[in-house]
Amino acid sequence: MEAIVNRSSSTKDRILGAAEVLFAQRGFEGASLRQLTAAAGVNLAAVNYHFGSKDKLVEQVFRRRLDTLNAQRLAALGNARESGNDRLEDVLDAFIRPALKLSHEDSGSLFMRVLARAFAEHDDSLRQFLSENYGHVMRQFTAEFARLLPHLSKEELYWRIDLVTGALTHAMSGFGMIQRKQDVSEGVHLEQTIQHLIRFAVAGLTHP
Amino acid sequence: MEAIVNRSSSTKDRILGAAEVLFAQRGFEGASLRQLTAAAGVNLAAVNYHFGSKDKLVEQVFRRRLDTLNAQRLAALGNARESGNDRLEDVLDAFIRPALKLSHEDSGSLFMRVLARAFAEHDDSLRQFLSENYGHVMRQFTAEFARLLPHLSKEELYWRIDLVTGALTHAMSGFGMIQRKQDVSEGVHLEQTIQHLIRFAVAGLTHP
DNA sequence: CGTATGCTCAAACGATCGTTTGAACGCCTG
DNA sequence: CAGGCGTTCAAACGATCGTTTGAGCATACG
Repeated sequence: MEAIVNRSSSTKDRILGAAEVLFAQRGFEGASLRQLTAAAGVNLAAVNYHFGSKDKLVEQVFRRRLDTLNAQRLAALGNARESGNDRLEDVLDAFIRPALKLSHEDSGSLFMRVLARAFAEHDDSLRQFLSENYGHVMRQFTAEFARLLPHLSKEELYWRIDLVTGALTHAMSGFGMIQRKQDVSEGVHLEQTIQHLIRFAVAGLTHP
Repeated sequence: MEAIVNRSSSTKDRILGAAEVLFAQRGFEGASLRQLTAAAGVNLAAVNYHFGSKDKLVEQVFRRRLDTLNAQRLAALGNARESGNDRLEDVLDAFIRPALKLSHEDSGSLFMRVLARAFAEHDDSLRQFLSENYGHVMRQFTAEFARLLPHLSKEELYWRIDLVTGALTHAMSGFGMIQRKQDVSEGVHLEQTIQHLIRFAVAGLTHP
């Protein structure tokens, strides 16, 4: 396998980059450390030296992206509340925009695939890791939705959030037929996509 | 590993049943033939004898459920068109009801997890198999949606179908927090869930 | 200069993977 | 009863997995 990452970056970063690509393509079990280290252009033993084990590497792949992603989400939610722009659209924007911006970066879309895989694989230790480290973000947004949709029962609200989450996960990981249009700039396309998802989510959350 | 299936059924059926369970729990690569045959209470070599290979077994696991599921979907769609009940709600009912009925059967919900995994794993041969064998169903429903939502551009329509599909896949595979209520009968719960999903899908597809 | 320290390397470890093999089994048919 | 056939069985195959090892290398510090 050919090296696919920048030779000038550090060994740790090259491993993380190659891991993100291969985990997205072949899954956590499907991507072997031999494929991974070959793609990163490092020695096989480097993963266990720098990360301890393959499982720890998986966690670091998530941490590298999710730490900043969820910090941005909470910051955007805080800004919305402070400035009084805390309609449903604004809360959804705070949730969706950071994720979509990431997925439009160089290899960010691959990470979204990795994240979708983590949903599909009901691996308990991985779910526990995600819940422990980032569960408070989802809880905070859920509380905000409950405040903005007071007429919905708790059960009804969970239903709708669950469906919206599924739609966003599915869309952002690029499963479907949606392709980026050729004749618009990156910034315009990103903004159009965000408005698309927000309008869809609003419709799903607010319908009678 | 303990046997988890009815000892009285045939070897082939016992393998298919155990495969569905283990593929849902551990994924296609994560479930080994040794775990699988042990759970089915059959010899290790039985899989290769009856199915040829592990990949062929995966295909048969899909076939056993999807053949009848998609036949029911097309039949329901045909009935709706004949009887004139072909509003958006009716088309969605034809699509959703057979899947939800399956997911409420004994081990049908496990199959829905398997199906969601197939979405997440971007395995080309598996996607090709599903597209070749069941792509015409999705195409027929898409055409029906296009007829009922003529004001939407093709791009817009695909967007919305994609989001709705993601929501349904996510919900039916039981990823989220949704649990069945204890105090209602099975039939009532099924009907409530169907109406839930249909209303959500209608809102997402028709919003301005 | 001598020697720690951090890192990389080839090689090997035991375990587990999907698959194949050839003998043994149960059962029906002639 | 004899023989063919479909099926099951324990055992082994080579390949690949994650991980460990110990030597070798470079750089920094006394």
